[in-house]
Amino acid sequence: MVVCKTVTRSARSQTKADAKRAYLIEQATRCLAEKGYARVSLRDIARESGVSLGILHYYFASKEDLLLAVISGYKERFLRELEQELLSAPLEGWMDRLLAVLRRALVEDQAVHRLWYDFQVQAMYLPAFRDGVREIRARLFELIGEMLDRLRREAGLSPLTEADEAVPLLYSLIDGLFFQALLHEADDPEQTVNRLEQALPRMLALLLSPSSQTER
Amino acid sequence: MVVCKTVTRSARSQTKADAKRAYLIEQATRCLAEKGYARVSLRDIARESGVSLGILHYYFASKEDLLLAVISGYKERFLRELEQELLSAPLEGWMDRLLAVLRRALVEDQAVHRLWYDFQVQAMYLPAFRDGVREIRARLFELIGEMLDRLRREAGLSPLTEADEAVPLLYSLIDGLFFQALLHEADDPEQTVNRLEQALPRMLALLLSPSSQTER
DNA sequence: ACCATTTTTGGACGATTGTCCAGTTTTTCT
DNA sequence: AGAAAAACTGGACAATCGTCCAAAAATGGT
Repeated sequence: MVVCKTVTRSARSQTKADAKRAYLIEQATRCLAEKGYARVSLRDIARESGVSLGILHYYFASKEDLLLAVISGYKERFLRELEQELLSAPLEGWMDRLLAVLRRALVEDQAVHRLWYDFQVQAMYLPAFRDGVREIRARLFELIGEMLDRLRREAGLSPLTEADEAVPLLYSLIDGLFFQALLHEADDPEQTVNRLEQALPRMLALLLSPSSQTER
Repeated sequence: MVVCKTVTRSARSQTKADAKRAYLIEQATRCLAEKGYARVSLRDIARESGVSLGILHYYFASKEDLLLAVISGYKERFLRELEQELLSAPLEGWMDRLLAVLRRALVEDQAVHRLWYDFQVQAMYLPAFRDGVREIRARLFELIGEMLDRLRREAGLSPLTEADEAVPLLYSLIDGLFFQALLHEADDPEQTVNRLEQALPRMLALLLSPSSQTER
């Protein structure tokens, strides 16, 4: 009985604590997206969250801990949306859906994706950030790879791709255009979407062509 | 006479001061490349340069001033090398020379180029950094554009390109692969070079093909 | 040798940072 | 209601930051 009681209690408080944790992560993400990694402080986050400074250390062991949680939060949100829109959906009109997701990312979640590149750069310096960033990038790679497989299967081409470089190339192209849009064309995301709309089909035709396989 | 004397004196001291300025910029670049923008302090730079803290404020109005000078220094070095190797050289074997430059950048100047992406991200937050970063990127765009023109001219195709999207696409592809190499494959630059060696000719054939022009 | 200028020093300054904790309040269960 | 656990507060702390300055040292022209 004692066990059961303490379990239920700790379980309830756990869910409440998790909710608050999630709230703090959300607010921390807002602050980070606005000011950037180098210029955000725990006091900023606490003030913006309407809690005292000590709370942050009550829910997170350290500043680094909180930032790692922010990275994971970004991963969950963006990757889930992409996977649902591309993998768990019919192939019909996949390109339009992809462009819609990217457009929305550039318009509404611009600050968050700016933060994503900030995290990637920080991961080049801080080993603590490396794993989190690598995991997200790995899942983005997987997503592109599976999408390419679906397209190959539909086209009746080779069913499986082994060790060819289509995925990193596609990723670099999309990521590079995305980065550029955040840098120069923050107010004009349509230009980037147009570019992608124009370049992706050509790039795919190139990468799906059989010459890409016979090369090796 | 008086004018002449003061001129020569100020001119001499100017050159000496410029030399020391350049030295401090060089040392600051080393520190920044090692620790990153968010974690470097003026005391770090002063210690590493073997001078006292006040010196930095004697040669640079503020920390921001020094960092802007570091950005300009990067620009001068890397862009000059690229322009000399690509524009002021015969077309013969241009691809091999480009790959050699990129390989060396990934092997020897890895830390400096990591800093370059750090600066670009900071420019997303700090307006003061934006112009410096934009200027470098603009010159890189110009370089790619002029190189494309040379290739087009050699191929006997349309002599002039107007408002097509070849440049940003090429830039994004190269830049994205470069970024990825700095993130994941810091010890294996050959993989990135191989990818570029494989992708660039295809991409160029795609962008130089006449269908790219008839589109519009 | 002397003086004016430039260069350099070492430290003080106020502000800000992440971390931590002794208490207080609130919640939760018997 | 009362006790135990969780949640929260406000501030202290040592460290570090960019900035600034008075004074010493070095420099160079006359």
